[in-house]
Amino acid sequence: MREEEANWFARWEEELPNPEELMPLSQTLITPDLALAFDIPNPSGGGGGAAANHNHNSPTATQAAAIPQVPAAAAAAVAAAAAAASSPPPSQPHSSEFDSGEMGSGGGPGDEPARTLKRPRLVWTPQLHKRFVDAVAHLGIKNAVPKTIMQLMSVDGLTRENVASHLQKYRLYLKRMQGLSGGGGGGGGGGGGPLSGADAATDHLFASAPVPHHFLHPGRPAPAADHFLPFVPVAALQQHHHHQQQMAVAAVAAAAHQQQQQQYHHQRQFGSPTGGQFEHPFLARQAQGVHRMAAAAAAAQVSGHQTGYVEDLESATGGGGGGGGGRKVLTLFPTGDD
DNA sequence: TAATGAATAT
DNA sequence: TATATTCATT
Repeated sequence: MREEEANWFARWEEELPNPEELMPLSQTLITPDLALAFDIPNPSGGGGGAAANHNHNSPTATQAAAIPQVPAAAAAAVAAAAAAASSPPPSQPHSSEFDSGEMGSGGGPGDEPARTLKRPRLVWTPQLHKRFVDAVAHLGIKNAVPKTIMQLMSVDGLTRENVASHLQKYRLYLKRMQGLSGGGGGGGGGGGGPLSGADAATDHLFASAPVPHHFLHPGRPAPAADHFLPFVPVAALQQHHHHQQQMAVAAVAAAAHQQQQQQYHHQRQFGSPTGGQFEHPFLARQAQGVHRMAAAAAAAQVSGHQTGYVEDLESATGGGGGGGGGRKVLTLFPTGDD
């Protein structure tokens, strides 16, 4: 049972579809609705192709605590520049251009700092974390490395570093859990001692996503995904409905944003705190990743038509703490409506 | 080289 | 505190 996972994983890579098929992912990420929700005046343009996460700024630290004001155009420009400078995959149909409407001249700081602009901090909403956990669960702790996780999540705009950072924290969380339940630690390691303080906040976030039991019980074969979702990265799905699912992080964040507002008046996921203009939450990026995806899995998914990640994302809100829930307030994309 | 994981910075 | 960024290994 569980061991099959190994095989599955082995085949996984080979079964992956051509990058071309996944390409559509890097198109526009924000739907009109979302744009409206965020007060984004000019959602068009966004896309951009693979944006490199390379942010090479001067070594001299240009990081002034925070640069809240980031014109969307600037962000797009950054993406373009980065992509061009780095290595633009020619195979991809860059349909969307980076040239958004307003560019530097407008009055704002927009000018050229575009190159040095930094994307807003990613906010790990329960929805995002859920995807993260799912990805890790399906990969297995052993194989769960930032790059792979990122690819599986298929969240546009998510960078490897975003995932790495979160993964680091998640691992600590798991370790803590183990320590708590396992009790003794045995020897070991010295590891981080059991922080009595724990973090309510942290626990909350992680609590929103069920931690696979095998995570805490190393040594036991993972249940694999045989009984759960065949794993259909959004990228794969997009082949069929290419449109509303692109939102990715932005969408998730947006949705979460609204919902959270009702429940926990959270801060905005992205956007300018100053209340000024909203910039693009993300630049497309995943283009370079995800080679071939599990076509078979996709097929299965389609047939099963109910296993998607997406669903999880949609319903994630529900229950609040424990889980459950079933109300889909978010709508990444209509499942079965089309 | 590029990616990872841990440490560190903001 | 949460996330980003840097750094040493691999």
